[in-house]
Amino acid sequence: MTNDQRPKKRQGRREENEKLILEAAEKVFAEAGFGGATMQLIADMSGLPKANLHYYFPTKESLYRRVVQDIFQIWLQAADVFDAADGPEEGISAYIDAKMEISRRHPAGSKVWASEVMHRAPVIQDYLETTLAEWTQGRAQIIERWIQEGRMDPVNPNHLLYMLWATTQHYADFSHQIDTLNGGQPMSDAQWEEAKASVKQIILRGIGALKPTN
Amino acid sequence: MTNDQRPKKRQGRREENEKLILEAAEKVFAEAGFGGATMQLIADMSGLPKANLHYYFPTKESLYRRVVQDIFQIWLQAADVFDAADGPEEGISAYIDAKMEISRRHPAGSKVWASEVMHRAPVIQDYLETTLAEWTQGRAQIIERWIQEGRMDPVNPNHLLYMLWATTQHYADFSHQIDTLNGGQPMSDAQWEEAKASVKQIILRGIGALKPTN
DNA sequence: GTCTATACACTGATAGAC
DNA sequence: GTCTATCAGTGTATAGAC
Repeated sequence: MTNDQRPKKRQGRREENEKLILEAAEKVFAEAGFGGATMQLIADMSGLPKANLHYYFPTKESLYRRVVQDIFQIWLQAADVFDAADGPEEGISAYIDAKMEISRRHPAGSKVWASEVMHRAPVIQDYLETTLAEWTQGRAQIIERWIQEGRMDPVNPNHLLYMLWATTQHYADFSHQIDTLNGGQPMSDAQWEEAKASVKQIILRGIGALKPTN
Repeated sequence: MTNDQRPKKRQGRREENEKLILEAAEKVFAEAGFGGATMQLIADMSGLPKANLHYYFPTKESLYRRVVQDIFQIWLQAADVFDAADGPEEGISAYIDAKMEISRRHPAGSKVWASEVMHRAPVIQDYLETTLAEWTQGRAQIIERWIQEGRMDPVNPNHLLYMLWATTQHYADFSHQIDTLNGGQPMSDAQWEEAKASVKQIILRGIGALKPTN
C-alpha cells in the first residue's frame, strides 16, 4: 500500500501513451495535412510534452507512417466480408456496409489516407504496389467469376471497385461538404441508413445483381 | 524600331505573370497541400523570383484562395450540360462525361478542391454555404421532377449527386493509386473511354434511366 | 515594375537535468 | 522514462536598390 506502482501497469504505459499520441496524430494530420500539422499541436491534443512524442516516435514522418499503416489495416480488414460472400448481391452489399461504417467511425483515418494518395503516396507507395495490388487483383477475379456465372452484368471489375471506394470514402473525405449541404448538421443515424441504402440500391441495380423483389 | 516596347503588350504583362503563377501554384498546392507548399517552390516552377509572387498576391493564402476559386468556377460550369438536358439519361450522361473530362484535364485542381474540403474549407466555406448549396438544391429539384415524371427510379437526389461527384472526382484525386494499379502507367485514351462507359452504365442502370437497348 | 538581401517567426529535433 | 530549455534550419513576408 506504499508508493509501489511498478507492478501496477507492467509495460502498459508505453502502449497507453502511444495510443494517445496516435489518436491525436490521426486527427491533426487529417485536418491540417502532413505539412500543416505540427508536433506541438499533436502534443497538446494528446496531453503530453512535445519531447515525449519524439521519444516514442523519432521523427514526424515515422509517426505519420504509423498512422497511415494503421488505417490501411482497418481498410483491408473490411474486405473479409467480400470474400466470405456467396454471390455479388451479398458480397458487395456487405462490403458497402462495412466501408460506409468505416467512413462513419474513422473519418479522420480516411482523410489521412486520401491525402497520402493525393500527394503521390510518399510513404506507402510500396504498400500500393504490393498489398493493395494483390488485393485488387484477387477481388477482380471474384467479380469476373460472378460475371461468368451470370450472377451479375458484365462490367470492368476495376472500375466497379473504384466506384465502391470512391462512393463510400466520399462520406468520410467530404464529410464537411456533406454536413454543410445538410444544413450544417452531421448526418443523423437515419440519414446514414438512407445513404447506405441509396448506394447499395444504385450500384447493385447498376450491375444487375439485385433480385427483382421491388 | 527602337527600344520602345511600351505599346507592345499594353497591360498583358500582369495577366501573363499571374497566369504563370496560378498554374504553378495549382500544381504545388495539389502535390504538397497548403501547409507543405512553399512560395519558393511555386516561384521556381513559374520561373519568377519569389518576391514577385508577393507583388501579385500579397500573401500565400490570397494566392491559394484564388486557385480554389478558379477551380470552383470550372467545376460549376460543368453543370450547364445537366440543365440543358431533356431527361435523366441525356443529362446525367453528359454530366458524367463533363466531370470525367475535368478530372482528366485538371487533376491538380480537383486535388486542391478535395484538400480544401477535407481541411474543413477554411477559405471557401462561404461558397459552400451559398453557391454550392443553391446549385445542389436546384439540381435536386430537376432530379425529383424526372422521378415524378417516371423517367427514372425514385432515389434520394442528394445521395445520387454525391455518388456522381465521388465517382468522377476519384479519377483525379486518386489518380496516383489508379495509375499504380494500372501497372504504373497513366490511363490511356481507350481506358478513359472505358472508365466513362463503366460509370455511365452502372449509374444510369442503377437509377433506371437507361433505355433497354442492351 | 522587378529583384536581391534580409528581418522575423516558427518548426522539428535534441541536449541534459531530473 | 520524463520534461525544460534550446539549437539549427526553414518559411513567409518585406525593405529598399535598381
